[in-house]
Amino acid sequence: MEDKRKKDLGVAVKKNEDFSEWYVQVVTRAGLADYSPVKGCMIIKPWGYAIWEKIQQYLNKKFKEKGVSNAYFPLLIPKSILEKEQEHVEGFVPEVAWVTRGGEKELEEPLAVRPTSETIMYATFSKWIRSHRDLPLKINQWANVVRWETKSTKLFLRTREFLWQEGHTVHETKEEAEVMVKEMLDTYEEMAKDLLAIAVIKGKKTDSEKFAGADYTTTIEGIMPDMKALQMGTSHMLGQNFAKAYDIKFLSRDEKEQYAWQTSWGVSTRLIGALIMVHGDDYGLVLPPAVAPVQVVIVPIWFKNNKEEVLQYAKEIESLLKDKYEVLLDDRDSHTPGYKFNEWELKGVPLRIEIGGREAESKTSVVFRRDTREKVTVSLDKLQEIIASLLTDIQHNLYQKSKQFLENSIKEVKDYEELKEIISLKKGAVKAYWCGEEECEERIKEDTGATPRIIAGKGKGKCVVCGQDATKIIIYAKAY
RNA sequence: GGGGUCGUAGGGUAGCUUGGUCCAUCCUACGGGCUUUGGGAGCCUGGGACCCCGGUUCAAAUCCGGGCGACCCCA
Repeated sequence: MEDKRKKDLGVAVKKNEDFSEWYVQVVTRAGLADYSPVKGCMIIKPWGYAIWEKIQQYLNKKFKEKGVSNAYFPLLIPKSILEKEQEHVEGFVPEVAWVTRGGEKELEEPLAVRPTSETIMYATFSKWIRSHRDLPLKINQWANVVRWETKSTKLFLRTREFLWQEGHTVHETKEEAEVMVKEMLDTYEEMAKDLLAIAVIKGKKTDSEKFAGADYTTTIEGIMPDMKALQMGTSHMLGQNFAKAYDIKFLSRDEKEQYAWQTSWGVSTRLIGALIMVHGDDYGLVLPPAVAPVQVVIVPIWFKNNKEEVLQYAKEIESLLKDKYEVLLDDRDSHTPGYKFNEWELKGVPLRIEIGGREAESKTSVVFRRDTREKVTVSLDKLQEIIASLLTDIQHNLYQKSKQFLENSIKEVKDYEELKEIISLKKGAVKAYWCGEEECEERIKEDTGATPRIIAGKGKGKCVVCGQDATKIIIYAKAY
């Protein structure tokens, strides 16, 4: 039994026994991604990229609804442009990769490979914007960015190059920009729920964790099974910081020259890492139907004497479903049904329909659901209805499990000792009061490695570190 | 940033301590053929590897130095 798992198909370790190894195996064996010759740069394989495309489709629709247009800005940013906003520079320069030569010649001015595109975009926006009539400006781009990580890298979660979308908006007023920041964060939360079936915590970051150059940063974060937090999306209020550095000014309705208010927001291929960790099991990936590139796979099971008949019935079922769902009829003759079962389970396809002589005869089919691994026999006239309800149920079930896990893993603590114990024993993330002093944040980081993930709320209490009066409630966890 | 483990075919490994028996072991995957298909089929047959650079030596997968890469733990 066990040696089967050493083959290419299957995961050789259990999720709760060796989580890191399990993760690597799911990523590589389910065909999501692979290592490349350059440290920290990953190859996204078709199955992984198909998931990314589902995320793109979902978000593009949402962006359009909010009046956001896609555009594309260059990969390379002149040093002088990158370095205009002081805080931003300090935050990003330690991990910028530079192009210093073109062919045989040293460049006169080094070019940064974008770590994010605020600078190049805003240098351009300043030329586009003259009047309040040019506002709001809402631009998104799908792109790759490079951040030269020196720490260890991990497929999807921390890579030197990754794919993302970055939205950048410019507004007349502070209020309007703040609404935008909130709307985008809400959109990300919705996406996590409706598409990825992942429950997240949502809120503002502390100053020590905010985006370099922003007034403040909001975020959605998930708690992974190893109790580390994963930042899954951010939405930044940039205030007028960049507008001042890049000279984005406009004539307002009352004919005064003003600096514009800006936001930026993004999610990356990291989301795929979250999907894997949150839903995967000992058999491999488990995909929520909404984000699955294939929602229903049909596996025919034929013998020499009934191949035509079985295949014909399988095609009938395929045509019954393919208008509404992503359906794949796996009619490869090179693999046995058992092989296909295992392969599609590894890849996380939500539903499998098994069609053999028996089903063709009786006009039924066997439907297997990936999340619970249960099988039911369904008659042909009920099939569409059952498929619809199963897909809905799987999406719902996965989200509920994620929500339950999130709720259970956030622990309110009485004192600092308990905080240290929970973090060090990986029993959860910690919810506690904070006085607002960076010293206390720093102390937690030094003692436990945990950092403040979000400001979860307000109230009256005592700081878990120093015991002083505190009004902010923070969720602390180690982070990816 | 610090510490540890490791690198042999697409994947997993044996060999390394004590250099020669290794034009490198086995399983799996892959090509061809026959046959099979209700949970990873079988038989026959074929092709495929010592991370890179340098050193020691008559001789290096094995020893030494450097590099690159992966994984784990800690910060």
